[in-house]
Amino acid sequence: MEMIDEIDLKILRILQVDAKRTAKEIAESLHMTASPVYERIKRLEKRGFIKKYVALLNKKQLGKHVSAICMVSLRYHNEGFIDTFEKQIKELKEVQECYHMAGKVDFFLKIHLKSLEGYHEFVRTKLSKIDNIGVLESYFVLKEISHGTEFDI
Amino acid sequence: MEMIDEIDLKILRILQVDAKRTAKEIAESLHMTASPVYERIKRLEKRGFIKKYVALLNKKQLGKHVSAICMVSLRYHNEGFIDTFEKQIKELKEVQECYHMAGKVDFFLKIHLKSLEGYHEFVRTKLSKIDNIGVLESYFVLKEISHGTEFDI
DNA sequence: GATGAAAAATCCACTTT
DNA sequence: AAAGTGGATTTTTCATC
Repeated sequence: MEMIDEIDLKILRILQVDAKRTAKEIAESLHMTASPVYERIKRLEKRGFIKKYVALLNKKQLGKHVSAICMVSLRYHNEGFIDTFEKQIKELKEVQECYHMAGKVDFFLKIHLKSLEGYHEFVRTKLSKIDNIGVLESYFVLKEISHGTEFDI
Repeated sequence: MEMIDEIDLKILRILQVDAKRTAKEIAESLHMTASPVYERIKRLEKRGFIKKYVALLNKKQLGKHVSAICMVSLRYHNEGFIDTFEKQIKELKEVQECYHMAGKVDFFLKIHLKSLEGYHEFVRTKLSKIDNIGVLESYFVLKEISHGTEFDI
């Protein structure tokens, strides 16, 4: 796989902030014409640098008033138990993100729900059904200081 | 502000997974024509349900091999100290996300860097310069089980 | 990387239901 | 009030230089 150059990086920096910018607009800000920029974008997509394009929604407006970060430690750590846990977590649509961590905590989960009561119900009826969970600690988001999807490239 | 209907929700569900779907394609899957779908999308943008469109990049391919979640507790919790901390954190481009939490930990940070050594440097030269930090605990991501941007709507 | 042209999508005014 | 029609404009896409 060949390397990426500074022009590609500039294109990526623009698109990860605003995917609606057209090849033509990007070309202008780079003092180029639309075609090479278009070809570069297609190449960046094909080579996997751009994974996908998504719309970011306003979660408050859509009724998700509570965000929580949940730290989970498993009781048993055999391969099978970890795989099972991962599969079960992926089924839960409330869990937007899940990371397997190094250290005394096994997993971090980011969860969005409509209310604290909804969170209670979620833990009661779904998380608690996953029976290999040893320790479960919930932290609630008071304020999102920053929550971008961009990387510093 | 008026309510959103089931058609709007369907449009949002599609766009938060794939923002490149055209109004025409979405219209087909909803058994409509392009115009009303187009108008609905514009309205959803205008009313703020859609915040923005972004390209999601492949961080590994772009050299971000280490992700960490950092738990920070402040030493002093006066209004001024918290505001200052928030401002200082926002300046750090390595910090992709930062949440002010309820509970014994004040902030969660999500940080991406190119290596463990880079993380060491980041903590040494940047985080440690923020002098109201009382406790700092770092957890490293071993595996991303799921890391979507979608909400369950 | 640029040019130019065909195909497709966006965008908007207008009509219909 | 919301969906359809049609058409001008812009963008995407691709062949060629």
